[in-house]
Amino acid sequence: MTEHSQTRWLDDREQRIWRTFMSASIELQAHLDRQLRVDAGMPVAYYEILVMLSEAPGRSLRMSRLAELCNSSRSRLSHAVAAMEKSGWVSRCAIEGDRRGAVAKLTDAGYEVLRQAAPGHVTEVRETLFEALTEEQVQVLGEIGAALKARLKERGCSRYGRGDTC
Amino acid sequence: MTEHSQTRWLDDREQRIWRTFMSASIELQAHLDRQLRVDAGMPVAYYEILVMLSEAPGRSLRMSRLAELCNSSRSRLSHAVAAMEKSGWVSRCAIEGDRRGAVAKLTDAGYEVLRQAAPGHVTEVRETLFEALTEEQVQVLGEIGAALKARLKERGCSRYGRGDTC
DNA sequence: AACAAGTAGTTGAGCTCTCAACACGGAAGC
DNA sequence: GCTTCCGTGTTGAGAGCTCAACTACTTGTT
Repeated sequence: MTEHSQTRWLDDREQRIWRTFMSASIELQAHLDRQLRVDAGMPVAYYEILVMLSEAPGRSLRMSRLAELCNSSRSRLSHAVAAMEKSGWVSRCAIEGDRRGAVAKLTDAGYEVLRQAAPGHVTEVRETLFEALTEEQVQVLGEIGAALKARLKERGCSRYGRGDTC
Repeated sequence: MTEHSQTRWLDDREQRIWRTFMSASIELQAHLDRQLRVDAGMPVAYYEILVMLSEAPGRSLRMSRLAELCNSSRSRLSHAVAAMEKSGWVSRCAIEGDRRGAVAKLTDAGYEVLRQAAPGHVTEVRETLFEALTEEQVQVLGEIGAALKARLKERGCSRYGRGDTC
């Protein structure tokens, strides 16, 4: 793609940085997803759900809150929890005071599965991310993440917001 | 998850950085994907394929080479090209000298679709990524991307390599 | 009280991705 | 020449995701 309007294109350096970053983060996600599928039989998205539940008081959270914490649409979470309910890792029940609501609760079996899966996953994160970077890079990575999230939040929902969450 | 073995867990700071980074990059990808679906009727993965083809000599590439360039498995690429062939954006034909091979070629219609899609996508990348970061952060981001890719390459295919590409 | 508007969660259809299996041609050994 | 192994690309099944539509409940307005 070349110039043909008032669009401000990316120069070579920007393009290189952009592509490198995207491909690295996609590969990293794919790598971690594969590791969890092989070793724990679940995609990384499900792992995140289990983690959030395990850290919550009573090991349970309202669906909408859980969706926020997992960067998930309500719909995706609903499907995911339904699948994990079938596996016996999570159970759903009604909430008091709001008859629309539902809470997801981590079962003992789910906790056990998570306990088995966690060491391998954390080790993989450490070895592929933290050990690959210098201390300064790690620091800046945190700042970059925060800046990007802030940026997306501020302008995100206006034009291309998730039909579900926004 | 708490301690219970010799696993070296992430401390609070590492955990915060890790989650912020992952959630930012997932949200960014989702944002760009939605933008392209809405404005150009294609997922970002398809857009990448069209871009790679458009930059190649003869606007065509061998499937396996195209898969590398797009960080895609052969299988995924095959499905994607099949779908885009139906849309008339890409055509496939045999390659000379190796009767196993196949080349994908960007059609004129495909080029036109890409030409329409590119400005919106690039603008979105600029506004959500480059304009959100300082010059120094952009620089470091490039270095981080390169370091992660190198790390994944060096150890990736050994244990959790893609069954297809590796 | 009644109605409109907003919120919570689910569902089904269609799409994309992953994985494993397959078909087939090329390259290397003997 | 034959066999064995590797590389290339496709296919089908099944899993997971997105989107839009829908139900059911709550909140705000008049």
